[in-house]
Amino acid sequence: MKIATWNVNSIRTRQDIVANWLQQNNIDVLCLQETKVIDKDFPRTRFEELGYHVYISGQKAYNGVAIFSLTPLTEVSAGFTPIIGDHAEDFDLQKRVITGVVGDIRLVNLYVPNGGDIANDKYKYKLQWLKLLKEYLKTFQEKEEYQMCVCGDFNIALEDRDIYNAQGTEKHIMSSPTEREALKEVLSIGLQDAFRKFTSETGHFSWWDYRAAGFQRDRGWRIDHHYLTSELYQKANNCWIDREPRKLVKPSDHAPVIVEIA
Amino acid sequence: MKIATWNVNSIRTRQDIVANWLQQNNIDVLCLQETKVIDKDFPRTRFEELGYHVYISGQKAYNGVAIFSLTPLTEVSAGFTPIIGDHAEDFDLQKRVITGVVGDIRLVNLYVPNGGDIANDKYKYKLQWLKLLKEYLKTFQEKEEYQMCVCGDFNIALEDRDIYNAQGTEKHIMSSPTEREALKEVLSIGLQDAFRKFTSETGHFSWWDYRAAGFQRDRGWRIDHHYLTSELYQKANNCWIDREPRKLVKPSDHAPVIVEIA
DNA sequence: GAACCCAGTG
DNA sequence: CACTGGGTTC
Repeated sequence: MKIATWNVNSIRTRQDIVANWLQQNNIDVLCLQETKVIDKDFPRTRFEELGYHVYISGQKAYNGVAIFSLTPLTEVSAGFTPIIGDHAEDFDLQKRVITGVVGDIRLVNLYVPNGGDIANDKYKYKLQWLKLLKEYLKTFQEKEEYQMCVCGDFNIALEDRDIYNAQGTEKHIMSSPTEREALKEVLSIGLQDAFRKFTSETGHFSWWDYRAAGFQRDRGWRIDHHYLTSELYQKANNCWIDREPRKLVKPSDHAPVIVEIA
Repeated sequence: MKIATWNVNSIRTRQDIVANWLQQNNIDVLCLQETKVIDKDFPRTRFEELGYHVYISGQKAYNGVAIFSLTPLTEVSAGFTPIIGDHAEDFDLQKRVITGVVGDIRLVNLYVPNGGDIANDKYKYKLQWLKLLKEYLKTFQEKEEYQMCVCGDFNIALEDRDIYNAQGTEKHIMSSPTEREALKEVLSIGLQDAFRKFTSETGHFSWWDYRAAGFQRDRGWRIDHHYLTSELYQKANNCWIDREPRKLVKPSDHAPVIVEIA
């Protein structure tokens, strides 16, 4: 079973690229971020025609997440609130979380806030959001028996080997110590990085800035992840980044990442 | 000698279409309107590489005119003011006029104001502008011996046969009686419509609205013209509209019009 | 319907 | 650099 995650930076702009990619790769589940569209305008039939069940939680212009799955999902919900209650309401104004169950896997698809820069109010928002995320995931663990696959665009490179150049990481958004700690705190509930089960060296990235020819010069960051609970981590066969769609004309700035489960 | 006029609705968006068209047609002079770009950002080298001398008068976002010529132009100027003086200054804030001399022809390239609708202040502006245009053209006639070719997007269909459907022309911008009279007043200095020397019937248009499938249904207007002084009018061999570029993807809403002079 | 600008986000 | 939406023009 192949579960992919891909920040598409607008599903309407990228629908040809995504549809072609799905037809060329045997993907069971695709988790999308930054769909940037309200639900009524999501090009859902385009993907249903390819055999996928489509689950979406979008808003206008920003954020937005979706899951495409060949088999129907159960226990689908969007946002923190349905799981942890009303104190998360403010954070659900931005559509960044969608979840459902496939087989014995609780799939959680995330678009973690970027944070702007570390002197920004948005950075505080990111840290608070990660706190809620931990509460959210723990709630699932307490009330369910499913293994978990928590994937998406985390906007965090956990280690220096996840960045093309480790200079200045301390002050840089996506690599500063406080956000790295906040993410480790989330992972402490028992989640492991599927990609690092198979590949230890640097030079593997999932995002390259549009600016300054970032992709051509391979100035990338690995910020899109699959974090798995232990049983699922054991079953993972492979995990890789597909750079091909990043080479096309008008690409997303992110490449899809795929994990294969036995 | 072939002189073409073409409202390209942004030269930056249309540069491939225009360059290909120039390579496939032996055009000596091309008059462009709605270039929509300030002079420093005009893609001038693209057309110089095709052998053209490039003369431009542009502004940001709106209007803008240009002339491409295989032979250099002389006595080039932009706007009314250099010819008729400071009282036209306000009208030169919008870049709608450029002129130069090729051989024995004074070429005048115009982008006449659209006017919005007939109850609009912009309609008054259009009428005042046409008054200045007459003064401008007469000034050339008084101080020069050149024949004149006055061409461009006039935003006026002079007769009902120039419109796909003559219903409601009286109240419609581009065909209302007052603006038609204002244009006839300009032509009264001795200018004749090159296109009508060769073609009398209706069904020949140079502009089709992007909306409501205007081109597919051939709901067009003939608003792009070459007006010639009598000697030049005698020498005109042919005048036609090339609809081909209007069929391409992402076309201008106007088609080029070409006059051939013996 | 399709250009443009501008502001906001990444 | 590239997305979105909102305003404006034709």
